[in-house]
Amino acid sequence: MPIRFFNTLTRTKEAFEPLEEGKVRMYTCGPTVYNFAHIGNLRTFMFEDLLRRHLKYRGHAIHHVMNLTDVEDKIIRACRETGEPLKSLTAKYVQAFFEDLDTLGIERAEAYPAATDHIAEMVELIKTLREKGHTYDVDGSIYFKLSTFPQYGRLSHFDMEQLKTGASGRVDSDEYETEDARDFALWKAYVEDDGEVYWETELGKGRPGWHIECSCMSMKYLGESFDIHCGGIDNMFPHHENEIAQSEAATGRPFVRYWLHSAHLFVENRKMSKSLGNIYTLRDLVAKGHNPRAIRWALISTHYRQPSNFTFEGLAAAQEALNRIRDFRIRLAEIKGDGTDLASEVETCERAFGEALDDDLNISGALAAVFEFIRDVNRLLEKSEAGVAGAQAALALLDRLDAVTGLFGAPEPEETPQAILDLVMERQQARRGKDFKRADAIRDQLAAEGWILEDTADGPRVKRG
RNA sequence: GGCGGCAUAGCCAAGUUGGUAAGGCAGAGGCCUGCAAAGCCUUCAUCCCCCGGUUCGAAUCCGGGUGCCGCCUCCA
Repeated sequence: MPIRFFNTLTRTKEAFEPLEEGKVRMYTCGPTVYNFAHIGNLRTFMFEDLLRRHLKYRGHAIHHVMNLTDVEDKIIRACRETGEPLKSLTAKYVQAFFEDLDTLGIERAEAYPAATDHIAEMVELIKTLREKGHTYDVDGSIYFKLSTFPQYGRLSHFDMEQLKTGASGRVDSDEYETEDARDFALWKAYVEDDGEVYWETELGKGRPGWHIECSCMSMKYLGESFDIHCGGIDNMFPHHENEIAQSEAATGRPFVRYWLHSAHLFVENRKMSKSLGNIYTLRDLVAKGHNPRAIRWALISTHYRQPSNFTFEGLAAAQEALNRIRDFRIRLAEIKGDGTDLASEVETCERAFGEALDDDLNISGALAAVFEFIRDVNRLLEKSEAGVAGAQAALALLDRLDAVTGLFGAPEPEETPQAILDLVMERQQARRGKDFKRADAIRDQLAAEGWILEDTADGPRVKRG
């Protein structure tokens, strides 16, 4: 079975075949660095991480580019309001962005080009569009003339006529200085509100429009045609539609083969909004004591095209699921002696896992395969039928699947403090003396300090609660 | 007004070339244990928003209806 993705362009699942066999070129719309990323942003980055990891798992070499939007209306407004220069403002949030990626265990892309490092390339692209008759100027700004690109709307399946007449009256054409309300800016002429943010170029004094950076940087690093382009569903229109128009009008070649869009994240059944005060950043959640890996689980465990609802109840359930995996790993690591090598269980699990993800990244099916494996192996462990070889095979499997999901790896090793070990020892002595009252009191004390004590056939075991 | 999506157990969530409802969390009973914990076993939707239809058979197809949501304007 080939890998299949739901392509927004065709609205169907299609077998995935990269342009160059064994090598995947993908571009994902990155953060606008004027703020900390919220968990909705991170959900999309998480989906893209799963996508690249699964493609790697299936043996593809990945060339993944994610842009950093570091000049744009909202950033400029933030500069104006805070008095902070553009560069220092964006540098701060670029750093925060990478910290968040690390916290969640999101793999790094191969390149993170920043818009402000590519002004010259954008100017060239706009010049090309101008030479080919796709632009017009108004007061020093340059616009893309949509009427020269009749294929517009193919991705979002909007009809040009509808866009013109529709919009429920919310588009007031008087606000626009364009010839047609649908036309968008490639280059914005300098205005006083832009402050220090401008470039003196052949196109005049000003700054690039938002859409041009993605056309420019994706084609620079991945070629005029490449395999996959991702982003949040809200970017489908107009951003990605505009990217297609700019790129294909300039090159005359098909821009992107597979478009993948992720659905939005809700918080406790509500859309995130400032007025509801439910815009969570990763840092908020970590500061409240939530385990980053549980957050990762919560954000990744709903299929990417399905709207997902982030709740604290769900986060707790994610932590429980993670605990089950952790305990399974502990149990495997303690196995001694001979027994089955678990070859058939490992094979069954890995096949089901892989096939689920091959089917448009069906994460639910993949997770189910792992839990079925855990139950099957625990059953054998219960009957003492698994041996060291089997345990090693099972742990190796979890490590392989962890490379795809970042959910099944060994937790950070944690030293048990000597004081805790002393208490465990003292309890053992109490138990040997049948002083169960004392033993239970010590166990309660350990629990109060966050340590769970379990008595096993091989003696006591302590772990973090 | 136009375009599009979703509705499956207490919660989360798979499942459409139709064939008799994955998995996780929570809950109940049991085994194990000094007692626990972990693990295992059993149990937890005669039914998949509602009403019709097609079919030997539909959560999956068709028609109608209800509810929720998104996009059409910056937005992951």
